[in-house]
Amino acid sequence: MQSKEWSVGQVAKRCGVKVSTLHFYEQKGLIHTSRNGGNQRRYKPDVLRRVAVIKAAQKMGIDLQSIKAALATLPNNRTPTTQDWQRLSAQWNTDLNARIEYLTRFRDSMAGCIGCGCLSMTHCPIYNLDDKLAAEDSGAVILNRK
Amino acid sequence: MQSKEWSVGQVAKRCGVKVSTLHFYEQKGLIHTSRNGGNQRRYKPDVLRRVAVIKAAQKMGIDLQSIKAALATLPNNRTPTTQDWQRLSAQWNTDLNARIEYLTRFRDSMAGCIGCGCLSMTHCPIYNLDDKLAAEDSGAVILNRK
DNA sequence: ACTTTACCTCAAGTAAGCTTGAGGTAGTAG
DNA sequence: CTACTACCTCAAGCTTACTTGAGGTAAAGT
Repeated sequence: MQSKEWSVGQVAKRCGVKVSTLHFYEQKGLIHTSRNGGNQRRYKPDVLRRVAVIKAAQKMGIDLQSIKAALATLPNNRTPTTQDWQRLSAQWNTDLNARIEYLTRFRDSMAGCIGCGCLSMTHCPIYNLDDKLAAEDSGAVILNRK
Repeated sequence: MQSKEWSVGQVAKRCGVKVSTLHFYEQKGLIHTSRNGGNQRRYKPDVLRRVAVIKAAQKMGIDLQSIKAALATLPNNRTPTTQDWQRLSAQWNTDLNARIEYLTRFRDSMAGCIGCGCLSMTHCPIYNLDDKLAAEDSGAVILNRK
């Protein structure tokens, strides 16, 4: 295990993703890499955390574009610090809370709604949850709701 | 507004979906319909609720295949009763609780994880949330986690 | 009757998030 | 030096959940 640079295969193995996924993320601008003399990718160690964060965010239900946008707030002139990463996770924490609240309200409305005669697009609380939330919260733009 | 049968356009309008979506759901076996003399679709009123339920379930993050499976538990020889629908929503309520719990745990782990040095695939709580949940809950198979 | 609107089918297109394959080069173990 | 494995690029393919378009028929309005 060298401490300086990683090949794409090594990164893939460490991150639990396929090589093709790393190619794909690179093409989409989510990760970056340099090349060695033979045109092979050589990664700096912080790519491991980047990929881990991408995967974590995906589990939250955030799409790649939004993840890319969030990652773009990291400094590009230096290796991100622990604080940089924590700022990111704090942002997502807000989104996650919103998502949890959304699902919670959904659950609380559902029992009454699905079984009842309420099918009105304009009155049913389930149909109108999105609007309610949109009217209520101001930040948390990154989270796209299902 | 007639009380017996609906054309595809009327259903689409009432449900807030496109005609093509209804065609699509029919093709996928999520809804059913009969035809009139001119081969045009004529829907029974309960299709409105079906579509509403499909949309509601999708908002929860359930995919069409699972929704189809759940809808398949409804009686096909008679119009579903309120109780039939409530059984369905109770099922999903379980799933929804699991999903909420998942995201809650995720949120609680995240702050510590993303910022920390923890990148281990075998130790990081975020990486292993799925397994934990799989080991813990027994039912709730319909929900597919992100 | 005539025109417009709604509907029909089937094929193809779209977006996200990857994976697979072809054809060829680089790095490494013996 | 020779295998063999890893890597490279680019194009095409896959899944989900639909949408769009072409070419044609049915129903509804006047």
